[in-house]
Amino acid sequence: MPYGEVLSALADPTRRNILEALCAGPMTVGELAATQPVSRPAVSQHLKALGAANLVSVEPRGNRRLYSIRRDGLQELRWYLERFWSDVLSAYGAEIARRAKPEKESP
Amino acid sequence: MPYGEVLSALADPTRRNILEALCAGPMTVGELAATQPVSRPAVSQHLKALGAANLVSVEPRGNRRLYSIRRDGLQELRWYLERFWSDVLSAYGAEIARRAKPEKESP
DNA sequence: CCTTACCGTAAGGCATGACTAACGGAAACG
DNA sequence: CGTTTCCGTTAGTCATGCCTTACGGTAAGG
Repeated sequence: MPYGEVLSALADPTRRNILEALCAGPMTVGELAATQPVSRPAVSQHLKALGAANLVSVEPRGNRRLYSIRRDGLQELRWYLERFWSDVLSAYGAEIARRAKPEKESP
Repeated sequence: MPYGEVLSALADPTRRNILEALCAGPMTVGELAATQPVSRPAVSQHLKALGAANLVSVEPRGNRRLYSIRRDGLQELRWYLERFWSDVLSAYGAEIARRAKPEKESP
């Protein structure tokens, strides 16, 4: 269940901010940390979690490391949510039908 | 940012199980706890968190309390993810364009 | 009434997580 | 080379989260 890691990663506000900051384009850890109210090692750890969830990717650029958004994690979560959504909808349909004709329940 | 609470609520596996169990129809806390490997008070606390995220709703039925799935929380998260998704896509487009013609950057 | 069933809440323990400060390694730069 | 920059990792602290046990309160049932 890869969407579990994605949900855990997205549950943290700082990680969401980092991800949204990466929407502007690939950035180094230093640039990324400058946009956040936490220290650089904290950003580094968050990036590790985001990478484990397939939400970011790294590319060493000489001395620095360039982080970019990766669609895989989000895609995974989207699929899970869509499946969940249709399950909920069908559950609602079944519930309406159950409430509409309860004669079958107590003959 | 209501999706924050939704993400935090969905980050816990037990809460996801509870929610998926509720797809089969409204259930009481006792029935719900019987499907989970944790105690009944634990389920009660999880239901509190799910309610705060607009993922479940309660309806007192005499002695017991009937919990049902609520679409609002999921809808909220879906919207957030879709907006995020399009942002990521446009960021990719901008990045491709940036990589295609870097002449403007260093004249 | 008294009992039983069902449930929410409080208190406490235990694990997990987020953050900082400090260290160490690798690349660029003189 | 020595230095500086950039970064990941570690150790340690502090807060948060999840769980259980125990308690109190309300509704049904004899």
